[in-house]
Amino acid sequence: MSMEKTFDAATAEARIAAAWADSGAFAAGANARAGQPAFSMVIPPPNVTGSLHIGHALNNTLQDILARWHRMRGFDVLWQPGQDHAGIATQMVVERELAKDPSNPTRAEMGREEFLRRVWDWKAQSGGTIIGQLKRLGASLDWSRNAFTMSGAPGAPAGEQGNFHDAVIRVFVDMYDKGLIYRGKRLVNWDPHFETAISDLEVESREVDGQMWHFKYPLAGGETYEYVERDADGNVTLRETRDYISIATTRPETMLGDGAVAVHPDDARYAPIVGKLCEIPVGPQAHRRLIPIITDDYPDPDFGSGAVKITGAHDFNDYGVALRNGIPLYALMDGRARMRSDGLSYAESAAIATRAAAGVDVGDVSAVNLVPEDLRGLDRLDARARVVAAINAEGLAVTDADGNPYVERKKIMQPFGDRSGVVIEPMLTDQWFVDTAAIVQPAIDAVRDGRTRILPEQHEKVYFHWLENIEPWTISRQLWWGHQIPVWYGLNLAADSFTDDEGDDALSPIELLRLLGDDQLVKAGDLHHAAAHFDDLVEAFRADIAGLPHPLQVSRVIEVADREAAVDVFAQALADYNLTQDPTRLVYPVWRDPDVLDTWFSSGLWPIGTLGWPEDTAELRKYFPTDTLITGFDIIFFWVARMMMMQLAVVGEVPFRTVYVHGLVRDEKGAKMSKSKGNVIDPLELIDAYGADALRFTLTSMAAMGRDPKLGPKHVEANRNFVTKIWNAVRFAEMNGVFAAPSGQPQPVHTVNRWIIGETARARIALDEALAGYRYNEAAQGLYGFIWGKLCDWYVEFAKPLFDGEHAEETRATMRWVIEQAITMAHPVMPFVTEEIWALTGSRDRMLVHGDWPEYGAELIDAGADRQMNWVIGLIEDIRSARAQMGVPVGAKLDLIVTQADAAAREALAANAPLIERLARVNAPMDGTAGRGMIAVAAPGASFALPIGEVIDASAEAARLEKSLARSEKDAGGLRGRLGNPRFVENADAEVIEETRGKLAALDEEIARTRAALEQLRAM
RNA sequence: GGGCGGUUAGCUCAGCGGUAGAGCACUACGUUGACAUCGUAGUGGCCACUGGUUCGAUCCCAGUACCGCCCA
Repeated sequence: MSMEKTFDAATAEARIAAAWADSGAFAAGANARAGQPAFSMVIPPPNVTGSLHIGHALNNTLQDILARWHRMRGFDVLWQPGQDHAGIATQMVVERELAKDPSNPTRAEMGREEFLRRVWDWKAQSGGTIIGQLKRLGASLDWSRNAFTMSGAPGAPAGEQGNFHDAVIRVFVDMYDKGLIYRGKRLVNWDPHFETAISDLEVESREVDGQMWHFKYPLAGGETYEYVERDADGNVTLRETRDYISIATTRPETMLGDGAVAVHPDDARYAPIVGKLCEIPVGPQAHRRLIPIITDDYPDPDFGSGAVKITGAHDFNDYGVALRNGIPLYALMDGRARMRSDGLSYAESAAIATRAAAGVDVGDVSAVNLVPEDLRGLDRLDARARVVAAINAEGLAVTDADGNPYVERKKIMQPFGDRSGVVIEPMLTDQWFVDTAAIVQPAIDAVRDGRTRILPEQHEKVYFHWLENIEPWTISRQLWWGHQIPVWYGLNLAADSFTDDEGDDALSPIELLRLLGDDQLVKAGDLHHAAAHFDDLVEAFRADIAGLPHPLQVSRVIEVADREAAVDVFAQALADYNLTQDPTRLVYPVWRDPDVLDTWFSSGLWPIGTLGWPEDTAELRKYFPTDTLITGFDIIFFWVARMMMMQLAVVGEVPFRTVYVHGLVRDEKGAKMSKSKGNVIDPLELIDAYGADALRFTLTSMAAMGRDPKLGPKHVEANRNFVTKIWNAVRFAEMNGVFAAPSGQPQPVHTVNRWIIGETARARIALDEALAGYRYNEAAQGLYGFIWGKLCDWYVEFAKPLFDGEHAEETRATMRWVIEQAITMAHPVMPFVTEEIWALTGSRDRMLVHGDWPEYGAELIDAGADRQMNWVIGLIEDIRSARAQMGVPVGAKLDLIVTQADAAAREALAANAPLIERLARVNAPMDGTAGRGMIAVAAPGASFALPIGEVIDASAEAARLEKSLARSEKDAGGLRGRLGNPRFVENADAEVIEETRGKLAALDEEIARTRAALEQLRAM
């Protein structure tokens, strides 16, 4: 066998990956040793629409290192793979696919069931992209257990029958029953593109160019007041009589829905008019609305005019003010963020709003539509332009010095949907919420008391900060792709619209007609119940109607499509009954909530859901709680905090012991990678160019805790060179018959071999410590330093002469062992090249993926061999350095004259002479004295002279020695100063003092030797 | 505005109480039993600034400046 000059990653990787897959090397429990504990991780599930980006590469490399490391140590390892159904993203992708062919029906045209079938088709075809890509990275996930957050959902095709859906529904129903999930009309972030609510985390704020308009809200009845402005010292800077209050807004169209104007209670400028009414300067003149001027802490007196219009249904801050002050919430927009055209006429609406402003309780205002008829149906931006034009025309804009309407151009923060990219509208809608405040405490406690730790620690602060200020979680989404909310609604017939006049518990024809007439049914409220299946809640609805008059109370509960259908069906049934008096005709129709759950609600159950919960599976018992979660900081709230809350709420245990949060991979300049900047690095391209091992090693070496890796192709190239270096060291060994030597741990006698065995042990100790502490960069640096810096740079070079001598056999055996140890230790980081070397260098009963992780430690370190080899290395380096500085040709072989040496030095010289001769390019050491034409080299316990010829430049040699002397003396001076300080000697640790004395002694010796050499030189 | 970080060699970053390290880049030399995807030697640092704690500070504390990120 002979090895190629370089490792051919492209062909080897595919072959090796196939071998791992075929042998089931990554299956849960593979290579587990009896008695070893379990070690489990769940992959942060990539989106089913996703493809591998550099962040995945980092994330999965770090996990894979832990998985492989534990597997080689005999742990019962499960690294659980899977994907997330990504509600909005997937629905968007499939709709876009459909739209490519104009002959396709739209989503609305094909209907829910058909659309979902198409999504599953798409998933079957394209949903596995990232799995193949993770395999290319070498990720040792147990692919046979691949999970999916929508598995087992109704309509799931063959192959998707897992039970994740059961887990999600079960949890929803449980939490609903415990009152942890509730329905409410609240202001939510509404995505007008997808026409769905989204959670606050799915909104990103961006600074955009905006405009701020300033308008006058005239006081009711033409009232006036003294408006006074003062500077910081209280001096009056402006005093005028006003008949209006000035309001600044970036969204004039929302003025239509204003319910009040608020000022700060301490704002003296407006104190005279608090409690009075003012007029909204928009809408038909005949129906101008009046709204109260109220006080609230929210307005900032220093911002704008200090007075804020309150539009509770369209702004989160205003919403808070409105709730605190009982201001009605008037909705102005529809789901596509156009001005509403439903509900009451403007005239009727304005009348109701006017009553409300006067303090009358007007009840539910959802039918109140304060959009004037001429603006109804307009896009909000068109409406804005019309509103502004009307106000300007009326002269109610605040004007600048030239009399033009005053419009500030300024940067404003605007919310955008992270998926759709459109401006998010705060929208008042009925949604489902998780009462996060009720389940957050256990998640906080678990981290506080250390049951789960978050690394690096600084992220714990972020975690606490977020959890301690947690908002209710909007979990309903107006989408089709997702877990449909398991809630059914029924008409609330017990509402006051329906009364049993006679109190005889029987339905009289009059009562029946009243129920049918006057839109009573349409207006009836809803009841709702949650259950995993429709059949499970029939009883609950029966109980609801049990109090109704006969024979309604015996109606059959049936499921219909929606509320409209329910009204129709119920009315029809009543009509039938009226004709036939046959009570079996009576039905009580219920309909299911059409919305689905937020994808994060399901991925929040990932740890238990992937292990088979709610079934009590063996995997759940063995692998839960999982050990480590590795993830990016960007989803610490989205995912980590929610998993903590949900697992604790559902099964009462933390989902993982350790959360390791890694950074965001940036480009080499430190910029965030983004498509628009064009600086995205494709991990697959890097793998193609340099191999997966090089990429993995690079990412690992950059994974310093709390830092963002900055990655460029240069770095990967450098580490590809490291792969090549390893390969060639092995190639050298192979060419020298190393792998024909006996295997197993050798017991050599030569110091070189004893030394490298100790260095191997040191590397193993450092590596395990680094990995145990999640210090990946240290692990990588340790491997690099050991393999390149010790094994290749020194041991291989030392071995060359030994292969010809009496220690040849033990050297071969030692090199074999050291190389096998090195590739074993490097395997978790660089699995491909190490597996390949493993296969090429012996006939093995197991693949390296199931190799035995070394357990030896400091007992393999031979202090004497260490000392001797470090002396030899130091001497070689000093000779090389002296030669280079004196311009001795590299090829020239010099005599090595020992002018003085103590016993230890003589022993080291004698034992390692061939090594020194070869690496320092000198002849066998011989005793003698320094003379003309020689350069001097000092080593601990010895002095040397190397004749470099008659033409030596004595002044150059003197300069070299002086420079070295100066450096040593400077160092020695520092040490002496420290030791001379009595307070140092009194206070410092004994160890430190001893160490310092030792260093000084060594330096002093070196100084003495160098000085002696210098004197000799001068004497000649 | 609030919170969390960062500032160390030309670049990218380690180190985090005993007066500094790596990789890349750079310079010179080099076909010495694997490796030029390499080897050997070298250049390069008031460890942002100002105070404090300490026998001793790049490291701990406080402040300043600048740069990020997250949340308003």
